[in-house]
Amino acid sequence: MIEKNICPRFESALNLLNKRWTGLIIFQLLEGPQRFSTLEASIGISGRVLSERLKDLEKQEIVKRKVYDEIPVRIEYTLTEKGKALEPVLNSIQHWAEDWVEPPNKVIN
Amino acid sequence: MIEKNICPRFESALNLLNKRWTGLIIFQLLEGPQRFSTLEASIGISGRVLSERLKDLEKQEIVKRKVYDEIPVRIEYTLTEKGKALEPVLNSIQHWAEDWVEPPNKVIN
DNA sequence: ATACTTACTTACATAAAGTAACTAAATAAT
DNA sequence: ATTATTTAGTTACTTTATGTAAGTAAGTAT
Repeated sequence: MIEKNICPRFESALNLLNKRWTGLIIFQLLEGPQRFSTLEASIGISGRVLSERLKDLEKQEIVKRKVYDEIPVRIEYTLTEKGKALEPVLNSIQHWAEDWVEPPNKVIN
Repeated sequence: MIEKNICPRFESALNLLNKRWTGLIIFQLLEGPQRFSTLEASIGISGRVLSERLKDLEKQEIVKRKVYDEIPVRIEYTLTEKGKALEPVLNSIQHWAEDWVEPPNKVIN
């Protein structure tokens, strides 16, 4: 009989990226701190789900929520070290996409 | 006004991985061809969704379905070149997981 | 004849995501 | 002064995705 033999840490990492939007949120935040509404508009996610995801990412210590006590208050989301460490992952996805997505428009060599 | 400025190829690559199970299916297939029931058991996915995902991955030319005309017939799923090219992506996720998931059990240096 | 395996599919239930409207505090426009 | 707009969300409701369980067709094993 065959059973699960997948490393649970790897699985949990995959579960992160396989939630819709998470990859894009991290990708955007790699470019620097962003506000809620900027993220919402730039990745085309609904406020409802963005709010949900950010809370989730905060809980996992991938994203940090910073409140700037200005008037009006400004809230910015940034990546933690753990979050920034995902850059190579996103880069490798980007690299694969360049090589393999939409090959009809790509001339090889 | 802020608008979407994300590379559509990158987005489509992310959409691949952010469907539940896709990452695990590819990860398993990186170890070699597998049959339906083996995949089902080893990653703990339901037949319904596995069937759906495999069709999807076939359409995207990431997975190939091979029918061996034995008695009884044997069907194996393998990765195409495009699929195998995802290995570095899965590796980078694994690497990140080793460094950052469950740090309580990891002593740094 | 009955039970089991493989590679699925179908029907139905639950969970996740999308949509739209709403809130509260502040600012800007009429 | 009243109305509109922005920000950072929340709430209620709908649609889509996933899970669960049972069924199927062809073959094997007992």
